[in-house]
Amino acid sequence: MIKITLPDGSIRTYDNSLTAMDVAKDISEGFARNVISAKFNDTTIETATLLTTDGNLTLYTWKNDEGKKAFWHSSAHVLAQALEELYPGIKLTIGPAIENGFYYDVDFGKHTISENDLKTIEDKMITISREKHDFSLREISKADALSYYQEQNNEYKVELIENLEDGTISFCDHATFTDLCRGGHIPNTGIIKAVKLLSVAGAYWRGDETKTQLTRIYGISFPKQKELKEYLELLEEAKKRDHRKLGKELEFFTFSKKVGQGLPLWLPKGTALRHRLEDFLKKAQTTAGYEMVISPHIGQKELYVTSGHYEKYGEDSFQPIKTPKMDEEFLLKPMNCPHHCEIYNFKPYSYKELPKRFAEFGTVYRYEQSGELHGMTRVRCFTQDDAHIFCTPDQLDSEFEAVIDLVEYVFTSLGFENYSTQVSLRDPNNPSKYIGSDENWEKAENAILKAVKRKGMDYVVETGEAAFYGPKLDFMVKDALGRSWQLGTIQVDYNLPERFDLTYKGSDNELHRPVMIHRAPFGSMERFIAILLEHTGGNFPLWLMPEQVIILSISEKYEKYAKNVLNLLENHEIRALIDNRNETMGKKIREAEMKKIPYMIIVGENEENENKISIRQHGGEDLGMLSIEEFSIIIETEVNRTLKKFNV
RNA sequence: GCCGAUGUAGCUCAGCUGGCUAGAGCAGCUGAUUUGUAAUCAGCAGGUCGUGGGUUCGAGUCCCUCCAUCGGCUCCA
Repeated sequence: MIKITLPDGSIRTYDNSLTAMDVAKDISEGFARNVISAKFNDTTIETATLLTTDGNLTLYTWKNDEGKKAFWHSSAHVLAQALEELYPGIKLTIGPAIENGFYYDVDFGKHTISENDLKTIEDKMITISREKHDFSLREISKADALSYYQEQNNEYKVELIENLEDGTISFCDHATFTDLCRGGHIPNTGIIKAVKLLSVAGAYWRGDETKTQLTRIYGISFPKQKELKEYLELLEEAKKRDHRKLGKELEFFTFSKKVGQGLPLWLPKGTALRHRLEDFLKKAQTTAGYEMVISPHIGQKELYVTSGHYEKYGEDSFQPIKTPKMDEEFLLKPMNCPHHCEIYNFKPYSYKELPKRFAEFGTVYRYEQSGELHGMTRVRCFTQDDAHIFCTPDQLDSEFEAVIDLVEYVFTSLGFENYSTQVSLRDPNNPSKYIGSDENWEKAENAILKAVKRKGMDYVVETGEAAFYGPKLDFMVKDALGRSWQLGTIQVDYNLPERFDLTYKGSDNELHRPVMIHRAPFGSMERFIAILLEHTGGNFPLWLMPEQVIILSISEKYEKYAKNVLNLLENHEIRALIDNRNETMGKKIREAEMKKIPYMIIVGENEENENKISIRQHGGEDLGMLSIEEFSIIIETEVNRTLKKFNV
């Protein structure tokens, strides 16, 4: 007799052992048809796994994340089988499910796979799926598993198995295909009705640049053809929000081969938007007690030797600038912190004067590898909304929390609600990546963990993601295609104050070392605006729009009245422009719509006679005829709705 | 940097297996039209087909180099 407890707390008892699928059928035949995966006592199992003891059983369908995972993981097996059949002699490595779909990394040997081959592979996968092969998991001894793959000369699987413990190893079979696998499959291949292989890419074995580069094939699959179609349409929609496309269309920024790759050129409209964002932050920072500073774009090599940047990144950076004077070398600044440390060093401080908060929209230059450049989200020249807070150890906690408040204010003002926070700690196994003593690192890491806990924040911890001088709290936002980007960052640093010998006089009349907080709520203007573009699709909050209103005159006869309206709007601090071209109203509206201007004002005979304006909102809504005063209240209300004041 | 793909007018794209002076729409210019809520009409102009080499009687089309871009990997101060 065994007792199975279901997630709703209900208990079912059975006389004999039975499979997860049997339990599903016992609940309802209809439900069982949709069950594709299961978990028993927190272990993922197959639906065909025999349950022999009492325990908690959760059954999953396609609608659950766990179900999708099993579905895509199983699809990866089908992909592998298709590849083996089409390209005999290849070596399979790993093929997991990912957030959207799955991939398989394969050593194709002498074969070269390109995107043109994907269709053939897809067709093969569909054939295999239609044959409805059952997935069946079996345990295998380490020795047998090793000899199986040694016979195939598959050093990758051998390496994987060598790192597994005997007794925990299993193979999964379906049709004639066998793969090393820890389990978590759907019942059979027939459930996979729709497959799309999305791309082929290079990927290093075990993510290590020094190891063999394998070919990775990405794909996605669905239980219904319709769902695949919808997914592909979603991808198309997302591409329309790509900041590279919108940035070009809205004339925000561009790149030039002549200027150099990764070096953005800001066009007038993009610059206007950026300045507005900068002013927004400056205002909040003034409230929060920051002082603006300015530092040069280059610094002597010695400066970066002191900071440790030269040692860690000098080789891979833009190479030093030489001067006529021998032995003199300058570097383009990769960060603002060394300069700000020297600003702090300008004069001695009493503990009573701390914290000092130095802020600068500081442009930095980093020689990113060419293959990593990506629109405005990854460039070689960018401007950080940087600031460094120098405080006493006692002030660290409250200063850190104040910065969290500022970052949250920035994010909510711009409509980012779905950001995630990540605590980035150092990798203890790779100490050469970092500078500073263990003791300082521990202090800094604890300070961050304490702050996020006290703030009750939802966060994940990532080891090995810290900056070389200190741990970070990062604010991550996804782009249109679901790729995660780090925007805001707050970092605690005990190391640079030591390297620059920063001090303050304490109440005990002794010199003490301040603690430093690095922070950038936007992260960088380039990346922030790129992600903002993708989130809003170019429809920014009204307060941020470079052009809020466009006045469309019915014909050239109303030019004078249009200019009148423009002047009145300017008196209300509304940013407007006039379209007085000899074009039809339909065309003017179409173009204003494509430029995503929030409000269109139409002026013609009726408006001039009544001294009013007709308003059309972006998207098509007609607000009718209003007076300028009535309209300006609408604008003001909308601006105030999204742009709140920052309160300390 | 590595793997794969792409590169034709300011923009979006045609140009089949190599074969006459490389096409279209939009944008631009000129003219007509003076217009009421997502493209008025006509004409004109605009390209050493990313770069440099090669194969060929002949290259936008085939091959190689380099550059840039895209999807990943690695990296990310």
